[in-house]
Amino acid sequence: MTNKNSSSKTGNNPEKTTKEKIFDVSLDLFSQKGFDAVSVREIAREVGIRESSIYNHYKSKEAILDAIMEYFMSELQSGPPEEEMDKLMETPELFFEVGARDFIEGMNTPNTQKIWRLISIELYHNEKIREFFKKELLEAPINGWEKIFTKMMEKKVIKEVDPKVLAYEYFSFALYLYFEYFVLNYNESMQTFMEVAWDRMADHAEFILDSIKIH
Amino acid sequence: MTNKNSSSKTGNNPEKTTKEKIFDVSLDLFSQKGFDAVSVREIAREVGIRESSIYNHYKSKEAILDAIMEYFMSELQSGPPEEEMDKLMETPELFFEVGARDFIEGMNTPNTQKIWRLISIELYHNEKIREFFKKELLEAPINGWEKIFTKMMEKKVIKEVDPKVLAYEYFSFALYLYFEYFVLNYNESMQTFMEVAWDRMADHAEFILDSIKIH
DNA sequence: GTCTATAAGTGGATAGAC
DNA sequence: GTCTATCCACTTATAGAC
Repeated sequence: MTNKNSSSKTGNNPEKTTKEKIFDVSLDLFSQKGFDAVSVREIAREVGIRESSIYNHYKSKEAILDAIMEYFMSELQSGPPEEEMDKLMETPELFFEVGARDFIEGMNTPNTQKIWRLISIELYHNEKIREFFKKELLEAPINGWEKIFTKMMEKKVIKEVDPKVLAYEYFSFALYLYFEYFVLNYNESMQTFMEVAWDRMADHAEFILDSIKIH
Repeated sequence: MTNKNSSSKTGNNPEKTTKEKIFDVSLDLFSQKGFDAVSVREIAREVGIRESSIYNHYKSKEAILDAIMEYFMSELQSGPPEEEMDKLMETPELFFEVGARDFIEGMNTPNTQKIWRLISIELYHNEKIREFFKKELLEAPINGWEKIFTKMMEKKVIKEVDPKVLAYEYFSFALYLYFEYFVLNYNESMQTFMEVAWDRMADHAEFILDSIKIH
């Protein structure tokens, strides 16, 4: 399954095809104003062609959104491999750092940043996107962290608390940062999500760690 | 400043004026689908009048939204008075309980629930609503909690940590719950926000408390 | 692969009769 | 205060010439 939009990932390809241009321009506009608020006219104008030409590359406006979401899902990285995880768990400090880095870097390429913003807008009207968000970006990480904390307790590197509660304590803050950046402050600052989130996540991890580490 | 929509607060007034009907129907539809996705035609149909009659009561569609937001702001409760706060601070457990109750109950009347949902949708397109949210519903509570935690530290009822970090640790979870309920799960469960949030906030408060109380 | 022209529908809003 | 009738801008999408 080769993705014809893969070159748009870099964003600095000087010879983009029209289809790639449509993809990039649409992502740009959708992530700013939401899917409904962008017209095919507007996309065409920005690309430099007529509306009707759009339909030579995508069969409908919705198909552009589908292509964007497909691209996003194919880019979603999974975390580090099992064996490495087991070693990391011995020292929770390191583990938090790796976890935070994974979380933040997954949101840090220009295109994925835009798609994160787009997702947060479409959560309200688009059931497919909402279900995807809930399953892949909320439940999966929460369950993952619950398992991690359970193992840490078995290894006696952290105190015994409810691992589910602990998973929410840790991960809900990340969701809050996501919300604050992509919804409330999007485009207001030139800083990337990475620069903003790193220090805050570090403070948060330190707080959690102080409360669960075995002294 | 008498609010002509105040009777709509109860929702069980059998003799609603047309203006009140328009207000209630609009709030219903806006909170489900967002402002842009609802047409004046649709509001009129639901109310049982023609489109043009709407303009006899509100000068534009936007004016209905303004009326809703005005109503919401007038309903926003401030917390308990200063003197009571000072006493409560002596026992952090109680304080968290009161804080959580205030937060949850402020979101628990039928109309305010709908407006909370509406706000979360309009955050993306409506700058006025976004600024209101950031200032009144994010920064103000965070600053409030920072002051509270600072005082608690002065009274030596909790450990010394960065009060700003602690304020975010406590309050960001509430924001996360808000997001989960009003954005991700709205209308999927018959439970009210109160029923859902109460236990989760209790677990959260207990976790925070365990980590900052002086043993 | 892009264009012009156009279909067929929906949007917010107004004029004026009753 | 509600109605009918209408305006006009804008929407997605298609047909067919080049």
